[in-house]
Amino acid sequence: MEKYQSVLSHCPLFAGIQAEEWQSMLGCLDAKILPISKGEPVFLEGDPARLVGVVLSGGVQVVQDDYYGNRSVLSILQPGDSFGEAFSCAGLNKLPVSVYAVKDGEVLLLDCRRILTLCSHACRFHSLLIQNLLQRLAQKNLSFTQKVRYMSQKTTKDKLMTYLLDQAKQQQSPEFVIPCDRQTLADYLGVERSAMSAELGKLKRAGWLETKGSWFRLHPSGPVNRQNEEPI
Amino acid sequence: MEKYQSVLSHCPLFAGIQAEEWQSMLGCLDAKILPISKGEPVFLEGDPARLVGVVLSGGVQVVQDDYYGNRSVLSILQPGDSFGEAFSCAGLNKLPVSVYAVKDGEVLLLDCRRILTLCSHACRFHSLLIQNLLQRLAQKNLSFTQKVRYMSQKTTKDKLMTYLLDQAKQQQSPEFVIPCDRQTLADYLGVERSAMSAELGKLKRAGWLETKGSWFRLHPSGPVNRQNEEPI
DNA sequence: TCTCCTGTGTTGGAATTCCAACAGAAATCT
DNA sequence: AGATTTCTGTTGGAATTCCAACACAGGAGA
Repeated sequence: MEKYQSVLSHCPLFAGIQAEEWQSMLGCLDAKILPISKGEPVFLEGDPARLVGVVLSGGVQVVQDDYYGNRSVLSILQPGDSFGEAFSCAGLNKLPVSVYAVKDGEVLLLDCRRILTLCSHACRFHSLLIQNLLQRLAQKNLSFTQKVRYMSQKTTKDKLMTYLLDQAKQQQSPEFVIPCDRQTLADYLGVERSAMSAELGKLKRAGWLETKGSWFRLHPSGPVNRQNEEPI
Repeated sequence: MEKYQSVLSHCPLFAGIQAEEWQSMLGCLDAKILPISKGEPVFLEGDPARLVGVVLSGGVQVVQDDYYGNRSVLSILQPGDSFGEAFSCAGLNKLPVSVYAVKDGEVLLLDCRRILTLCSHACRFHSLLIQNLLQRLAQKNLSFTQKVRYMSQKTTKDKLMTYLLDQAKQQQSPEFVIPCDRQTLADYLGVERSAMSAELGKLKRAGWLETKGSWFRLHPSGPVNRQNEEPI
């Protein structure tokens, strides 16, 4: 369990919990560790909505798939992030979304009712956990507000640029790495991957940004025409 | 204050609070009543994100406007609904959204910090309020999940039908009333009003639904060709 | 009753997206 | 290293949306 201390200590859900309390806390919450492997589901739509997950290593994404197989990515989660709180706290029986691993790793599974219900030991961390949970739910609302802002833009280019500018602001640098590949980004923004790729190509050629894989550098003050050479 | 008892008693944020506690609770929370009039802002983007609002009468909508004046409706709120919790609980300084009245009425304004911080009187209702707040934040997450699902549909028709089917399910009847006009619905679903109207017309003519103003009746089992008369 | 105003439906051309298909680059596996 | 698979960018025609403009209905108010 010690190998996860650095992750857990930076996890917003456990903020303020002392190192020596973890052992008893995780026991009290009936925490389980689940290995996850790339591409495999962690939760599937329709599963009971009782568990809360915390990404320990690797990465997961929360998705909604429709009849036609179109995938909508709701959130992209990295180590320290938690998922599923909203559904269990709202008292849903079944999950309306699925969660898939996008990278091998491990998640911590907790029973949400053990967080909300004070246990017989009246553990000190319960009220702290509830405060953190509240904070985390508010934070998730903000994430959705942002996502909706991206999706509300009219064109693919506007959705993309609104997202990238937000990323630059969040990471406090015009140079940054996004947490996903092109397909996932497209599914998150609600656009066609190929159309998005085309827009990226245009923006690149026009000198507004550079990108390679998940790395980006924006030139928000204006195009740098370094790459603007003769088109073939 | 008595005239709002029926609203307050059904407000999820105040669930479980006894009638005789309201007076002292509202005092302790430093609650204020604000009259609102149709079309006027309640909060504006950039305002301090400290207050939580509860709709007492009338209605409000939470919106994001962009540079070009395109409006995105985040949520449509009716008496008993609360707004702004997420931003204050997440500790934002400034509101990233605006709130407008869509109908004359009144809202109750509370200081969120007074809910989260236990007061010196150790009022009984504090822990209850925090529980309710948590529940409400989780519920809002669900609302966003639904909204994203509508917006993720490919076509205007799919967005519209996904929304209407959800409404029918929520109101447990194929016949229901939506809480807004066409323009607001379009801004909520992220589509053009005129395109949406056109789709509504097609669906009506094909016998999939009937509608008049905010009233709808779905025929999910298949078209009823009552109205399918000779096109002019 | 008449007028004004708001809300809704309709239309047509311009702009954008969707979709399928393909090619090259990059990563992974053996 | 070589083979295989995944990821990314590109392209072109079909489908859809966007936008502005207009017509009409119904309600509010004079």
